[in-house]
Amino acid sequence: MNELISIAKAFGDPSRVRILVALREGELCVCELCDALAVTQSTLSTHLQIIRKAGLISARKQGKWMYYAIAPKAQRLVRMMFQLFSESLNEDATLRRDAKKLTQRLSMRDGGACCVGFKDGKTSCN
Amino acid sequence: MNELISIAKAFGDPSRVRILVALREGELCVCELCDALAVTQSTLSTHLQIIRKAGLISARKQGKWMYYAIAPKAQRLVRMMFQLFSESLNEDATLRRDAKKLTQRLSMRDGGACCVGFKDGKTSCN
DNA sequence: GACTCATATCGGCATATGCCGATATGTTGC
DNA sequence: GCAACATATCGGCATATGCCGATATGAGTC
Repeated sequence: MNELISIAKAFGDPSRVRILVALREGELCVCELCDALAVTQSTLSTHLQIIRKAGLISARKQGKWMYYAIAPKAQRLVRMMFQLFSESLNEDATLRRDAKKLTQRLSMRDGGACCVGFKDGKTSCN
Repeated sequence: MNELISIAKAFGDPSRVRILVALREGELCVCELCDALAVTQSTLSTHLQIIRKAGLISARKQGKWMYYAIAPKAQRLVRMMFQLFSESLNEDATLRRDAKKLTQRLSMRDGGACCVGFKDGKTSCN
């Protein structure tokens, strides 16, 4: 039953749910998530490893950035879970705030890639 | 998102999954569960409260016994979850052992009720 | 190769969780 | 009311978990 338990644990923490919800928007790099959720980079990274080990997300390295996304195999499950709790999730203040911040952040992408287009070359995390 | 999280937490612990799996057999009283899962009565009771607060199980008092069952509203969800992980659950040694012990224990029921029919009036828990 | 940046991992701390034995609550039957 | 039983709750302990700042790793750039 370990599979069920590790996946349930992945969903059993607010920060991790926020991450998974954000990733529904599509592939995101760590600094974008960091920005959107206003969470420390180390905390975020730890959560990402937990969700990853549960098999819910996949990681892709491109240059110095890591892009995380809902794992293909987990798409159905994740979508199902969020649909089951859509009411509770849609009215959640934190999730709404996250979504807002995320769209802001995503609008700064350049050519669909993260962390470029800043005049001073700085991202808001780190 | 609290609803999702408390439900995910309910599924995120082996003892609690074992309880929920056992309850698929139908309504059970605490001493039957105690017996089937070989868990301390206090531990079991605590887990039951957690699952109950998550809304997954309902409690019914009959005489001095408490009967727990999958809550009507949660039936669909629970069934769905277990179906999604049926492979992983079917081959789980602990869950199999539990099932075996539970059928044994249930065969001692008298008139569909728990904790009766023992010559010495003793149950195996407590 | 030194520097910069993005991410992962480590160490330490505070809190949460799971387990147990002991005790409290509540019910039944005398 | 009291004794017996089923269940819930409490207190204490060991471990797990979440958070952070600091450091390590690894990629890109000059």
